[in-house]
Amino acid sequence: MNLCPLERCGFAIIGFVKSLALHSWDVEAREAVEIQRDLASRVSAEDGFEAPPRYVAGVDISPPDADGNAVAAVVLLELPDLRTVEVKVYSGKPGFPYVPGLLSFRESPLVLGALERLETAPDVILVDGQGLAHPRRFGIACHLGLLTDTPAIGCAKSILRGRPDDDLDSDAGAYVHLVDKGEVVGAAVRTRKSVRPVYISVGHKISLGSAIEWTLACCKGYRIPEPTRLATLAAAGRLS
DNA sequence: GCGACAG
DNA sequence: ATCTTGTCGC
Repeated sequence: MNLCPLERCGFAIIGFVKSLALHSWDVEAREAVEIQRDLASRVSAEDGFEAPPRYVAGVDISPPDADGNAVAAVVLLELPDLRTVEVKVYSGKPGFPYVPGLLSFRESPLVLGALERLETAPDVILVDGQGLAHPRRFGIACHLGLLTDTPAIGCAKSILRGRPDDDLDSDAGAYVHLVDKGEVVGAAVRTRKSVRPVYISVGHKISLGSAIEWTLACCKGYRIPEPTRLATLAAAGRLS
């Protein structure tokens, strides 16, 4: 009955979770875990696009204010110059508490609300959180990538799961693998000299190597890549 | 049982 | 995520 707003700007939503995802995940933590286990097998870690992406969307959400309202923001940048093309926000009350490992059930409804306001479909989405570097290999970047059927990269500021493979060189662009239970689940990536690394992992329809490459291509002198950095500012109302 | 724990 | 100054190193 209702048209999926995401379809208007080129997204394809997986039907069986569409109504849940666009509103609130009215589920218990136990069900959420089962949903993750079920959806994890659908994630692709292979490059699903033709060479250099043009439009990169960064998404982030503000902490809830005193009334419990949070703001999700999406900033669309054009590579290679990182020119800002669109800034969209969507606010509401998160319908799920923050639980480590279940972040997407809290944040994805608001983020999707912001994404559906884009007029241009992104070639890749950069997400503030984990992708495969997650206990069930299904972090929020996988979740958003799968629901929008768009390549997605997890770019977290700290580790949820796994440990770095080795010592990390202090130069910009250096990276080491992030390993969990003997499996490479992501990478610690130095986005600028002598700052703490960010933790990159596959969200959907992209390889780890490409995820690292395009993340670095999105960096402009800050630790946090421009798409998510600007999305954080936009969600806080400090961009435009 | 204990520790670890994206935002 | 938030609360928080100055200080040290690149």
